[in-house]
Amino acid sequence: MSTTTAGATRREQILKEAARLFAERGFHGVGVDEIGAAVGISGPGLYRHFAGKDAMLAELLVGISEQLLTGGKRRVAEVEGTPAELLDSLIEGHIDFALDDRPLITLHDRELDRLRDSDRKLVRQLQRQYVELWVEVVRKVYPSLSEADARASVHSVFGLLNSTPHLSRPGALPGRTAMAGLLHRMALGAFASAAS
Amino acid sequence: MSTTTAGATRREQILKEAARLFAERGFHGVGVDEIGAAVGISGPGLYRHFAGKDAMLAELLVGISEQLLTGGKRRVAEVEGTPAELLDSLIEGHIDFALDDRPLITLHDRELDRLRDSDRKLVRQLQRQYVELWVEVVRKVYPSLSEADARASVHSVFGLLNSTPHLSRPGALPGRTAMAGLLHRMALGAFASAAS
DNA sequence: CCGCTCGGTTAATGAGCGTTAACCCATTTC
DNA sequence: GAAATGGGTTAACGCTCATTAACCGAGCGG
Repeated sequence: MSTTTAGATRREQILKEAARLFAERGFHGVGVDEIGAAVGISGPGLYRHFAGKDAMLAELLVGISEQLLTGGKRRVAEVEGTPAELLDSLIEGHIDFALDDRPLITLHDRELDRLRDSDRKLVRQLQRQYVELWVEVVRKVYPSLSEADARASVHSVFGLLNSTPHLSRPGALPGRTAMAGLLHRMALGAFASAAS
Repeated sequence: MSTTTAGATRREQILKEAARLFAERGFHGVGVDEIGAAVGISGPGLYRHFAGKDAMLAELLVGISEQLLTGGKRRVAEVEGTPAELLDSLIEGHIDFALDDRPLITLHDRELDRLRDSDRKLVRQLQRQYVELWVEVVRKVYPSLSEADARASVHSVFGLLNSTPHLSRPGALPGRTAMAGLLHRMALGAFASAAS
């Protein structure tokens, strides 16, 4: 048994491919046979690793939400400096995630409703905590912002940062680091202008 | 026959409800019986008005893209003033659309791949024209922006403006006019910061 | 009043797909 | 070296669901 050995266990491999496929064609749009084929096994072999198709989606969405939240919490705890620097750090973390895990980011706000009630509630709660974490920081940087405006602006900046997956065109856009810089600047500018 | 009479023909009624349902649960997630039920007829009665489920989605997506593009073109043609004022007008138009037709905006970037090849190509082309229209205006306002950066920033601002549908919470956010103002300011700020 | 078309209805069809059953081989464990 | 177990396989089941068939009543033009 090599389950706990190292990097890419079969389970993780499946999750990765499932994420990609779900993001490309939607949860209902991709069959279990396709997911199997993507990892070299076929069809029902997946059931040795997951209880069902729903379970894969659930694990993906819960995983993303947890990763985002713990990453944010870590930054809040570790960054010592002005609130503005903390906000910088949050933005940077979110951009890294959006650029490196596009499929997951896409899933994150597209397929939430396909979850069982309990899972959906869990994911929603994690998402809400993540938003609130940002809201607090934003309000420290821009005290003039009302709570409602701060929350709305955070959602909007998420929309901005998460927009990268939609850019599928090959050459016509900046490279990874340039893109990260651009997104960072735009997010900061958006927050600054939100507090008119 | 009252097809060309006035406002809410049965066809339009169906399209409206279909848009809502597709946005809520995804194209594959909603059955044809549900759509029928939403307008008071049941199941296959829809086939007196549409060739099939796909045709409804196609008509919706093509309609949105056309509406956005022609609205943008109209503004470009009508607005006389500085490029900055034109950009203001484009932003305002897009915000109105995002706030008033949430389901359509959601569909617009979620369900594109479920279309027949020809329809998808058409929608993509319309979307591209709309983006290019913005890119030109943005570059006039901020000549320092490279074409690639301008395009990326336009996509990102679309992400920002289209983020409203995700805000389903009832009380915790600003009212319609306040929200419009906030989004407008943020979009402008984002563009300004994109041109560092 | 006949007949056509418009907009419905319910029942049947047929494909796709998630899931389960039954079976199998390789590797490890005692 | 037998037995258990992990990770596959293919075939079958059953349900959902888009689409089609067959039928029907209401207006309306002639």
